[in-house]
Amino acid sequence: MKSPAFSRAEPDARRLSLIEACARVLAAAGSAGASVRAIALEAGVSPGLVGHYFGGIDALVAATYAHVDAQVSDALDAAVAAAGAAPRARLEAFVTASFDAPIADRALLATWIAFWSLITARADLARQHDAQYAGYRARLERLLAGCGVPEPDLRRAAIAVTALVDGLWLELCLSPGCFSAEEAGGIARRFLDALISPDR
Amino acid sequence: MKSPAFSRAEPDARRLSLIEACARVLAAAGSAGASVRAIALEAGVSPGLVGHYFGGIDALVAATYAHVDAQVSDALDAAVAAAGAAPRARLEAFVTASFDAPIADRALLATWIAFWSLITARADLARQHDAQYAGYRARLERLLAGCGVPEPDLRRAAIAVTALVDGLWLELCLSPGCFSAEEAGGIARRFLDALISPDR
DNA sequence: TTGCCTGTTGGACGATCGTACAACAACGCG
DNA sequence: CGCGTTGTTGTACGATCGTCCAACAGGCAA
Repeated sequence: MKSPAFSRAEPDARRLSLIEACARVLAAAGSAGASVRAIALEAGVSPGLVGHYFGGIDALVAATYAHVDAQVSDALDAAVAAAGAAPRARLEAFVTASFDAPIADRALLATWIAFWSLITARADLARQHDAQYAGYRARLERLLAGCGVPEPDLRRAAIAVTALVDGLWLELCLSPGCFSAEEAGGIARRFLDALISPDR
Repeated sequence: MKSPAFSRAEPDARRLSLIEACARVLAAAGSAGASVRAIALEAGVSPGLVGHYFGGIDALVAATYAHVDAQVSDALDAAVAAAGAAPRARLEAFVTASFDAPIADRALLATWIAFWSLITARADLARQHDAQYAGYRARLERLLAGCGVPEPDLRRAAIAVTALVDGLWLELCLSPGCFSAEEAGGIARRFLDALISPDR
């Protein structure tokens, strides 16, 4: 009547559980507390599995970052899809979704910061960041184009909106009491007004 | 004729040299590489001095963050002072100074990231961040008021400008090849135009 | 049921971490 | 010039880090 000492899992499922445990540990203890042992304990597995599936702790953090980025992308897609067909509504949904759950979240921020702290020392991770940032901006450019932003201004507009949203999102996560998600959304909406209005 | 084994220094001078060495190590090796030994080696002193002056590595990182923040404040003040008396020019100088040396700098970013990664786990450092952020925003509010932004809009405008500047600064440091300081300055100037123009 | 395959365990290993402290030496004072 | 103060050194210490790997056992095929 004794319970099994462990159970096997699909490789992808096991990888995912380790990634999610990594994100939880990063959120709870910060970058310094995210050790192989702490993550394995959180996932309920042996420390050796981290090496078996990812080869090292840095690769696990990078995978966690990629996974979290995919989650953000999915949440943004869902917000855009729920906004209907009007281009402006879709753009606004894309932008303001960053200020609510599940994107404005301490666990996400902790993962982001942990990844940023690795970029300084590792060029390959810098390339991963560049690729993910480029993907975000490309999607924003499409939405802006749909709202009538002319092609020559597209690049600058996308950089500007990305920066504003990132800055608001960052401060919203770092000190949630400073301003509210509604305030952030209002600021972003006004910025889009100025960007899209037919003057100039 | 042998050289002295070591030389004494003013406590403040020694503290400063350790802080500067900490910033250099953070920039070169990232958050994970900033150990007591590495910092002491960079500063050319014994590892024991870190404990003697700061009591621990976390306090040294916090002091480095505070010092770097003061450097940024000084650079911003200098930029504003050099801009003359016109309110709009002063505001613009304050904003665009973030995109050039010495503010747009990998060493600064590395210090910021290392500090952010500690905030998750330590409430006292979160308060230090809130205080420094509030100081930045208060100065920005004064400059915006000088440009005619009405008092009820002041808070929102300052939050918006801070977010935009932070987002541009962050991406400029993380991947310098993505866009230039001139582009960032142009984006920020247009944003100020929209914010200050008498319409609405 | 039996036996093989392999996902999983858990501890060993050397390296490195932050901290503490006794010994040392530079500098100022008498 | 000699002495005391104290800034500074260098190391020892225990803890914890990432990695590695031999042994174990769950699950499937025969």
